[in-house]
Amino acid sequence: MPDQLGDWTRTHTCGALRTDDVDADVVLLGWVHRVRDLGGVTFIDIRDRAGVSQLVVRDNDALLVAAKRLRSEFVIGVRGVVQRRSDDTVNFKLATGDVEILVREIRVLSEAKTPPFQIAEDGAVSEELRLRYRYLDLRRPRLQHNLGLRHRVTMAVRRYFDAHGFWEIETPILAKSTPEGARDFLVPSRVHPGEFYALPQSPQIFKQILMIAGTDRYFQIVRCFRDEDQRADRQLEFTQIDVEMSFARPESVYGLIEPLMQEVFKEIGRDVSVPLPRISYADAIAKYGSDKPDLRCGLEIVDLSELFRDSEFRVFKQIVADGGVVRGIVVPGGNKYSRSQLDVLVDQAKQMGFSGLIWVRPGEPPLSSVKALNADALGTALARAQASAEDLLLMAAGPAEATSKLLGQLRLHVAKKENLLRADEFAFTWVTDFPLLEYHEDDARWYSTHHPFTAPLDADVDKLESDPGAVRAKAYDLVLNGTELGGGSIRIHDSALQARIFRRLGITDEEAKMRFGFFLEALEYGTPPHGGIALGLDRMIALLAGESSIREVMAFPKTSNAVDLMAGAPSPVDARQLTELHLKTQP
RNA sequence: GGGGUCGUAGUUCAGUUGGCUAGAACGCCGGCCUGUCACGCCGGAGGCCGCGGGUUCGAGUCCCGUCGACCCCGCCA
Repeated sequence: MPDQLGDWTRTHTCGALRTDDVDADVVLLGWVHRVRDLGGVTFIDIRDRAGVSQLVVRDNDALLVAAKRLRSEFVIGVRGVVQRRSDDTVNFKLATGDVEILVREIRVLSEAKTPPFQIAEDGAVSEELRLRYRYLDLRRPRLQHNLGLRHRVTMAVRRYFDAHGFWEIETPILAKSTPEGARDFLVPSRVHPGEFYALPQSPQIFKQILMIAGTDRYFQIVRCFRDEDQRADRQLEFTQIDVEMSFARPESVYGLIEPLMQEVFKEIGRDVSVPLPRISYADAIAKYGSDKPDLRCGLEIVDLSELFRDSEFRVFKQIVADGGVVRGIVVPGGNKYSRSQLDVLVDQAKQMGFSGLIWVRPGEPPLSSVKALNADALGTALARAQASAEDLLLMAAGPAEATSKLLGQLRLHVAKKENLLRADEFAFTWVTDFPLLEYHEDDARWYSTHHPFTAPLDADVDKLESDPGAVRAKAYDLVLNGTELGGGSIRIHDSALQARIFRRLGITDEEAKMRFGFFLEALEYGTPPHGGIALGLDRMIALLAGESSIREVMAFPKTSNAVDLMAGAPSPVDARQLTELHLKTQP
């Protein structure tokens, strides 16, 4: 039978006491962190969210007996007197280490089973077990820190938008399914047999309607749902900082978000210098082989096609003649790689999808397999790539975008291997001018790169019908260390242009009316030009916390198999519930 | 849907070419100890080697299947 709290009120948290509090009568409430029983004296570390304090039990047989009962993770209350520690017993590792509490009374408020893993240490524990006992894992320093950081960042974001005239407005969780984009989570309607709500993939249409509604500046820290396979940086449900503003140009959004990043990074004591760099999508692909380039390392991709247009090396020559490219990256100091290391690298490249990877070490005769690459050609290539004698040149050939993307993967592989990506460095960039549309071979139609409400660049509108692939969008991503932190665009505010885009996407007028009719109608009632952005809060916190998975910054994440190991979701439901919802499951 | 890594005391791991009566550390339980703070010392308990088949005189170890966690590709307007 546990003791009751009675009339005790917590006077201090377990992280609060300092030398100023010496001689104070205090009541601390918290978890037993560790017990050190020395026989005639027992030390108990008591822990709460705020920290750890040392309790001393001595010169009191009844209390020493009571202390013997204590086990890790019991919840206790103690009343006692704060005393200064002698100089030789101060603990510099604790914020409260100058003092300790001489215990007068202990109350065991709650006993605890021996936990399946140690709470007092951040030691390695399988993630499966951590997720099953999430409430225990959340007690540990790592997640306590991450949740605290997340709270502080969230508050900083709210302060920032409030100060800039943005209203936080909630949008429906029970929304309408829009077949474009990610798979929807559906919620059956009890009242309307056979009909479904969808959980929002993002509040995109709602926030645009808020602009039409004259709200002018909106933000929301909002849960979004996408029924797709999980990754380290993707969960079924995740949180966006969703932003929309009227009368916005891309510059307005950059000018709003850059100082926000400064505010946010202040929370971990880091300066962000603005304006942030910008790179066009086309340049990002060409130079880094990615639309989310990691700019913490150079390793730029260089184009060597022209060198091989007339070379004697038939393979490259042919590829260039057919409109392909020869491109490469220089690995600084890579000349030190042994032959077997290079073989491994070539192997790994092939696993990435390279049909071939040619390496050139300065000062070395051409490989037998590429004998046709004479020393002259190699020298020119090395010079063009600005490779020094210590470096290594890696070359591949093929279609432009595919070759760059492969080299982009290889670039990251090499950068990790060479330790060029410092975890404490933060390299932001805007990626701009995304293509508005992309062609999908499998069903032979155009899809929106971003979403169908994205405005094309004014200069490219005329190409919508004649050369859709060349139309660039007023769309931008914010990229940090190779992670897409967020993306946004200026939206179409003209219903005629919006209809034209739908037509381009192969969506008939009837379909458009069925799916987005309310929105198209809204556009016709006086729509301000508007645009915005959505930032992935989980990814941002993970980067701030130095975590490689967003699960480490979410209180209750799901496994990569979409299961909540603690709560046991998803789970079967009563037949009655199904009947009520007019649902039948397949056997 | 595909590829990969992993699965052995409560936990983290070790366990040669198949020979195991399955080990270590931490944790847990008991004892001793009046200044510890990852307390120390002594003693003890604790294992369906994920699960199911197979090969073998013999399987933690080899093979097949299956389940689970994680990473990647596809997917994520």
